[in-house]
Amino acid sequence: MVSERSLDVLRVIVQDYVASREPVGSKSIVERHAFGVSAATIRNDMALLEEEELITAPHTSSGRIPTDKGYRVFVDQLADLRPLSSAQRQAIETFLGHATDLDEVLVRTVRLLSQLTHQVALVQYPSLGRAHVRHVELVPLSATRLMIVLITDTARVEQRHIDVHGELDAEFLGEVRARLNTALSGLGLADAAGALNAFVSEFHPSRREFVTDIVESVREQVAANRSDKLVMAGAANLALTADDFGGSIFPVLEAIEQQVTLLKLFGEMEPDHHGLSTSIGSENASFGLAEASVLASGYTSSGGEFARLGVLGPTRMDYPNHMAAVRAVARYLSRLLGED
Amino acid sequence: MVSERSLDVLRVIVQDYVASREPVGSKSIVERHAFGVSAATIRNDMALLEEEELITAPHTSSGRIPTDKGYRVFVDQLADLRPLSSAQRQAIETFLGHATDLDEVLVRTVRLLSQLTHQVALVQYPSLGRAHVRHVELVPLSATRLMIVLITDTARVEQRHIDVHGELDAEFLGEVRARLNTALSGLGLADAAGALNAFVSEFHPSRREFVTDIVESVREQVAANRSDKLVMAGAANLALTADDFGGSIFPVLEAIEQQVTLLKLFGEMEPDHHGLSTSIGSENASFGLAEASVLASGYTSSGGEFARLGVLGPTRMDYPNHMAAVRAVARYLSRLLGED
DNA sequence: ATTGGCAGTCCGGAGAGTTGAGTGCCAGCG
DNA sequence: CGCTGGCACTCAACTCTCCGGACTGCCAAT
Repeated sequence: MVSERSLDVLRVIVQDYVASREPVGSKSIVERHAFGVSAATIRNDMALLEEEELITAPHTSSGRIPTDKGYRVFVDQLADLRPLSSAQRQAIETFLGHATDLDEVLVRTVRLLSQLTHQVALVQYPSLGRAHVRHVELVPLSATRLMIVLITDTARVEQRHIDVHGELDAEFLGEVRARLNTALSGLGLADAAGALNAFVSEFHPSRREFVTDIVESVREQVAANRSDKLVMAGAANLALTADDFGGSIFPVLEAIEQQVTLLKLFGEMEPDHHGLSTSIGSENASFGLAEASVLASGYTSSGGEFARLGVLGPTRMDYPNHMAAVRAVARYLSRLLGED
Repeated sequence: MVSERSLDVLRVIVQDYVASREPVGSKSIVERHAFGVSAATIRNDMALLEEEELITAPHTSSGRIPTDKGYRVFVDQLADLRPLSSAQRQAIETFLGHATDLDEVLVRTVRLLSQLTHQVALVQYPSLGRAHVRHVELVPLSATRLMIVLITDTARVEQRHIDVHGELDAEFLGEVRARLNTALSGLGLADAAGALNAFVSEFHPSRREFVTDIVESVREQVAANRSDKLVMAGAANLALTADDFGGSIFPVLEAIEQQVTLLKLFGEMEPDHHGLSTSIGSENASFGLAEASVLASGYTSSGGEFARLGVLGPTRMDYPNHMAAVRAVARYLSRLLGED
């Protein structure tokens, strides 16, 4: 059984170690914190914590550092999210205040978050969710090449290029465009996919191959989910905390660049009662990020679309502050995107 | 005066140093290369090269390494671009073979280039150049918010959001959309800007404020130049060559993330007779990249649009191979985008 | 349960000695 | 005049040792 005071000791070990980067000894604990007991007593508590594998000693007779399990207990039980400073709150306001479109909002958000935390910040694009088709445009690029643009009412534009069978005929293309818009305009994306099924048969059989090419591309765009895309900022911060990553930040940089790894990780994270998700150190081992932690929060945009944002950094990071920053930014972003 | 053989010595010093990461001594030169002279003679040549500041000794009595000036001479006079291996050529074909749209072509290109060179690869978006307006779409997002989408015939889609003065009126919006398309469709971007000037006055004065909002946004999009955007890949490679960057890759990562620095650098680079531009080490000092080199080549897309692509890496990089790779990829990309 | 004391452990830095790669110079040779 | 072999010299890097300091673990006393 771990006593109340032992957990207090764990808390200060995490705090001091995060702040100083150095193993924490019993003596420095009694010096810097008013525990009202002697160093020997602290040592007894530390022995308990070590037995529970919450802390460990890098070498015999040196201070202790938290284990991943220790960080986990700290985050779950001991960390009070510190409210942001007023300067930070103001930074959020001014940074996200005037934005022109979704792309820019997300870019600004991710920069803001990386500046607040000095870590790598990540924002996932919201899924298309309950968007409705607003307009479909067909643009011939050459004799056999066609660009198809799908515009929805939730400020998204999807584009795709295809090679069509046969020559492009401007007049007929105009007809297809008009009919396509009539058929799809205003439909939710799910309904649009259904409407496309019946669409091809409206045309003369000799034209069907051509129309099918187009419909298939539109169908893909309707089904495409932009939430498989991330915006990222603050990679340079990794260079500053390089020694926390076992020497090489290569795997981390690679994971960031691949995106797919992080998207999977985002997808598997379960939010706690604060709406925050945390994944610490070895919990990320299967993603090749055993020395990193990820803090994430969901956010919503108009239409109830849901996506995630968060920060990634070394296991030894300032959890209370960063969790507060992630939560605050997520809330602000939800408000900004919701009030459209 | 620097003799012929001295330059040969410089060449092998650069080659060996790049390959081994270690200062090159006179003895290892005669061992590994058939110079037909003794080590003492090589030493005399090295003394000459040192006088010309083409090589330097990290400490008294250790091998020599090239100076930035030495690399410059090597690149300008001594490097033969090695043709790519057939495997590499094939990689280009298969990698860029089937691409759906411009965004994806550029993403694939930059990944390809980073894999070929194991450096950071960069591709600049082509400027809008001689594109023509294809379609303008106005999409109401809320009572006072409007999305404006500009589609050109060169496979670009620009979007922007604005807050309009007053309430959105669907019918009137339709009228503006129709008239805008009539006025602009088919015009070159330069002409479109002119046509917009006369556009507002066609409307009833009470509507002008509203129309002006829209026109101003369209004007911005017409004027917007996408060539101020970069695609990037291979940042993880920096971690592998970290010690070539004086310990910290922070400034390099930051420059990559800021983009603007690199765009300025790209803009100032002058191509040599091969169409390749090189900027070596201290030549980049004003960009905070004094320990990095950039190799770039221009490429063109349909309509004669011009942009750059290249790689960024440590000063001590494999110039002949990387220059060949950059040139090959640039040529292939030009062909791919030109034949649309 | 807590404490002071004490012996033991181990890291890390300082200093000294050694090695080895490599240079600079010089006198001699073709 | 260029090239060569030889030789003395330099200096980084490595190893070894030593010592101080920061801790811990344990124990007997409170």
